[in-house]
Order: sequence, then C-alpha cells, then structure tokens
Amino acid sequence: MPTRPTPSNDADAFLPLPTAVFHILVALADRDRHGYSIMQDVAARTDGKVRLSPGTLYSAIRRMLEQELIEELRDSPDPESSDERRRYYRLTRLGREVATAEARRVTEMLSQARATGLIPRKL
Amino acid sequence: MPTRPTPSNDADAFLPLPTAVFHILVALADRDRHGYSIMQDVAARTDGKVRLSPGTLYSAIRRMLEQELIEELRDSPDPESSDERRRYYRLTRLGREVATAEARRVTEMLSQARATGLIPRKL
DNA sequence: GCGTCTATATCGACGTACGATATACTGCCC
DNA sequence: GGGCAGTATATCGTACGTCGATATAGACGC
Repeated sequence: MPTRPTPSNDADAFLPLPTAVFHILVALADRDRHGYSIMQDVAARTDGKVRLSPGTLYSAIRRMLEQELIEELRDSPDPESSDERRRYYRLTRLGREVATAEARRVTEMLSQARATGLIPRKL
Repeated sequence: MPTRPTPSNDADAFLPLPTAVFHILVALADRDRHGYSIMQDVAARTDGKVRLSPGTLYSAIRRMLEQELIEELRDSPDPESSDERRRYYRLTRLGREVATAEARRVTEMLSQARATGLIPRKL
C-alpha cells in the first residue's frame, strides 16, 4: 500500500515557526515580492505594529531559501522596473505546507487555552 | 479623565510570547502546579508532541517569576504531600492578560493567513 | 538496599531577533 | 548636475530562548 502524500508530516519538522518566517510567508502568499516589498507589506498588514528590521528580514530570507520554503526568481516579474538590485522571491509548495502546519499548531494551542478558561472564548 | 484599565496595553510589551511560556500559562490556568507537574501536563495536553526539557522549563519559570507572570506559593496547597522539594506556582492577573494578548496576536495572524489564501479557511 | 520515578537546577551550544552600520542605486526637486 | 530622501540588500554584535546533558537528591516500591 503506497503511502499517500501527507503534507503535514515533513512540514512538522519546521515547527514552531519563528514569527518573522510566518509573516514573510503571508506576505508572499498573494504575489511574488522582493525583500524590501516584504518589509513594507508586513508593516502595512499589521498597521505598523510589526516591523521587520533588515537583520531579521535578510537572515530569515537566507534561511528560508536554504530550507526551500521560498525560491528566488531568475528574472524579474516586472521588466519595466529599472532597479537591478531587487531580488524577487516566491512561495514553494513546501512553504505553503509549513504555513498550514503552523496554523494547525497555533489553532490547537488556542483551543487548549480556551478549554482551560485561560483566555475568553471570543476574541 | 482617568484612563480606564486597558489590560492589553502593557501586556503587549511581552509579545510575541515564547512557545514554552504560553504552554506553562495554559498548564497553570486550571490549577496551581509545581514544575514537574507542569511538564507532565503539557506533555499530556499535547499528546506527547510537546515535551519541555528541564532546561527550558526551569529557565522559563525563573523568567516568568521575574516578570510576574506567575508567583510562587509560600505554602504547599497539598499538606498531605510529603515531598518538600516541590515548589508551587500560580498564575497572576498579568499572566492571564499576557496570555490573552498573545491569543489575540496569533488570531490576527491566522486571519491574515486565511485572507491571502495562504492556509485553508477550515483547519 | 536498589532502582526507578520524581523534582529542581545549571551548563554549554545553537539558532533567532534586532538594532546598528555599511554600501550603493533611484528618483526628484531645485 | 548636485544633493537628498527613499529604496534595497547585506553583515556584525548582542541578547535571548531552546534544548540536551549533566548533577543532585528525595520518594517509593520491591
């Protein structure tokens, strides 16, 4: 009996996901972006509450490339742009699976916290 | 005009909460416990998936005492117990507020992740 | 008395987060 | 065309969190 693809199994090895990594995955979910654009997107989405510093951002990107959660695009998706410095990144399938695994983990933690009465049912 | 108590304001300074700290808060939510009991409770609640090592547990406890997320009980809640080694801990009001603030934070992250289609709506 | 479980504590290694700093190109205004 | 704010990537040192290993010792059953 062949093992059917179980996305969560290998993805679980990445958990718990560092906060910065999850934010980067969210930013790349709807479109490919370069580093600086990720920074702006995270800040915008969180109303400026979360600001990735360059140190956090670029070291997280390097790690995520090595782990193949994201990949770098060979050519710019925007040929109009004159800015050669930009390096664009895209979510991989693994990146998406890892994000889902992390979402499942925190959902379980939330449900435990509600069950014990630690936090209110409604948030 | 007096500022009405806004629990979340100072609690936000603790975020994001280390994973171990949130697990310890959950374990202490329903009853006072000593360190080893926290360890067992976390393992039981997570079906053995999360195991706090002694290093993680006791250094987290020390930090949480300093930050006043928990407090140590002066006398054992179980006078029957002959084990003098046990040190019992209890959630503080601040600890509860911080847990709620963290829950709110991850809930928002989940909702963003769903909005972008990164993770499925249902988990 | 012996071993296993209970219980707390500390150490060192490793990885992550972050601010500071560096470098350099872009775009715009004057 | 000079200067300056904003864009863009990269690295460094520091601080902190996690973890396994190790240490110590009391409790409990046999």
